[in-house]
Amino acid sequence: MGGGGGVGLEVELSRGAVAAILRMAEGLRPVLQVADSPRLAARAAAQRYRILLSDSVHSHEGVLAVSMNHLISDGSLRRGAVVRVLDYICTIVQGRRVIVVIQLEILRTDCTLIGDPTIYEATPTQPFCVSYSGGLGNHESCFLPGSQEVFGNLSCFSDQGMLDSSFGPRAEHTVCNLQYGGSCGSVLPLNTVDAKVQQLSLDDHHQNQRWTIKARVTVKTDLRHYQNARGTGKVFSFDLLDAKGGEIRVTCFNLQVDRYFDLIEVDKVYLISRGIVKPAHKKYYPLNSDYEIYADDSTFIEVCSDDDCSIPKQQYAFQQISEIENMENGSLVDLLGVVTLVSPSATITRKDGTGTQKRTLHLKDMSGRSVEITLRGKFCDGEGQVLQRHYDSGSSSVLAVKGGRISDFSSRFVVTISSTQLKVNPDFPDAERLRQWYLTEGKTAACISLSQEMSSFTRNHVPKTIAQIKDESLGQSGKPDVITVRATISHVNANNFCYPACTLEFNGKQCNRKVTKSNEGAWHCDRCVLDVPKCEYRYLLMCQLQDHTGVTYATAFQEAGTKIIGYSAEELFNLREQDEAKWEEIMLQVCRQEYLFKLNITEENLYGETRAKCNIVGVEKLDALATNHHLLEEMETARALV
DNA sequence: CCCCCCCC
Repeated sequence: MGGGGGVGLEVELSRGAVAAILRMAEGLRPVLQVADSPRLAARAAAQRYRILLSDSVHSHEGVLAVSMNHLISDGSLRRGAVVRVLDYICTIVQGRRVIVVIQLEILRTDCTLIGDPTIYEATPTQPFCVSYSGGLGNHESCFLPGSQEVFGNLSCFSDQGMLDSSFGPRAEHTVCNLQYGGSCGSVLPLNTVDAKVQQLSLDDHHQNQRWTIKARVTVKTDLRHYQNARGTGKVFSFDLLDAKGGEIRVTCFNLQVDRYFDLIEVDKVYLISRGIVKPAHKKYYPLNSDYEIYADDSTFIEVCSDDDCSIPKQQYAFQQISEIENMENGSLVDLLGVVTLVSPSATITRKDGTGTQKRTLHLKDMSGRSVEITLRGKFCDGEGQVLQRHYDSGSSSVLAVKGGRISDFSSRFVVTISSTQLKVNPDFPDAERLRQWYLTEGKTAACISLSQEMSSFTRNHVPKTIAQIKDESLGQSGKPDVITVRATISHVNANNFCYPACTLEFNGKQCNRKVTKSNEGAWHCDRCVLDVPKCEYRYLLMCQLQDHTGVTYATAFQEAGTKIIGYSAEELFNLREQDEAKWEEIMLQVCRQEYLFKLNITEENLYGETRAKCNIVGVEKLDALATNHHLLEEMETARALV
């Protein structure tokens, strides 16, 4: 690949980008084998995701062809430059070649020459872990008079330097396992707390532990009373952070509550010894230890007389928002971002019928992405209200989220759970840096929301052409196929774009079955066996999709229909009654658009003949993306040149 | 030994 005069660049791609490329290459089999691009395959296998990209014009072999014309022609890149991929799109051209268009952040333009490309050896990546202390961080170890042993002095990160590398080329796909593992990438051999506790739990079943933790309390729960089969009780817990980044939770019940609840204050440093050490239930444990401590009669906690300023107040392992799509659903994440939108608090009803509060924010960071954050419960009226006030007054807040939970609905978002911590306008350097970035450039910079962007939309996607739906008998293997196609809408069944739907509740959801006019001007639902005075018009939009390989029919229901048309079905229904010309215009506009569709293909029996039935379960307008980051324009140029 | 993460 990239022979002769092609401009070779070493580029680190995010895991998502490489996965997408490999999937596209898969789709090309047997025309092209993945092995045709040994470098790509090798890197991916080594989990390094570092590949060589070449200018498409000069590339005649291999899977990849990359358009970097603009960068090269304007002289901003030279051979050997170091760049980071901010965004990318992939497409298949002429049914056999994958084009990847990437949006690069140029980190260095004047690196030493790469020379002939060589395959990289996998080396550990550095995690993006940063801790912030209120004071100056000196790293003196502290031995305590009277305690047999002090532990909890091992760092998750080697001292300084991390801050600078935090937005460097490697940060984009670093994962810091602070939340789940005792170790942090491969930088940290062992966490002290873990190491010691592990030893203790192995050879000391009698709680005559000889350990003392010197640590700062980062968070403390309210006192809670409970009642269960064993009777009643009270409980509270607090989290500890030591000078080297070790974290562990201490839980106190009943008598221990009486002894320690008032003593424990957030931000204070304590010496803690003796107690029951148990493996933590990692699923709900946001700290980096594998263990937690239960205070018992032998536990001893005292305030440390000297506030050890080498222990930070809180420790974060910030991830870039752009990385969220690559992280596991349900995992916990720390984020630092500017709040760009605050929506009012709303009451939602849980499945069991009880009510609760939610409030959504948009958070944007220097990766150029934004993500929706859902605040729940106490956060709605607490930090949520503060953020709302700032937002209403036009000031931009920086928000640090510790331990937010990654969730998936129609796209990735982050939700607070009870152990999540929020800090509005935190006073550490990165927060100030972020604010400055936002005020000078970030505010106006093109921003791709995780809920809009293609890479999120196409997460785990299988890109196909329309011809492949028939050729490969998609949907007919007994289970549905989910694919993405890039196509225009060549025709819509405009006259029957919607149907009257039942608004009653059925199985905890809106019924949505088609209703028919009953005698008294009411609507009747056959499923609910009831008459209702009002119906709701919902989309059932038959679309003819077309790409360069053929046409197919696909149905868009409410969500996809709204996205395609830009009006709700109700609005469009009313519009047709009031202004038919306008309605017609809207319907016609749809047909010039190019979209990326996510199709769910199942089998359908029609007149004794089985055929594919396509439902549009996701849709992205492609010109919106183009105005965002010009990638598609690049794509067109590249297509034309191939 | 307690919560165990919610809504579209």
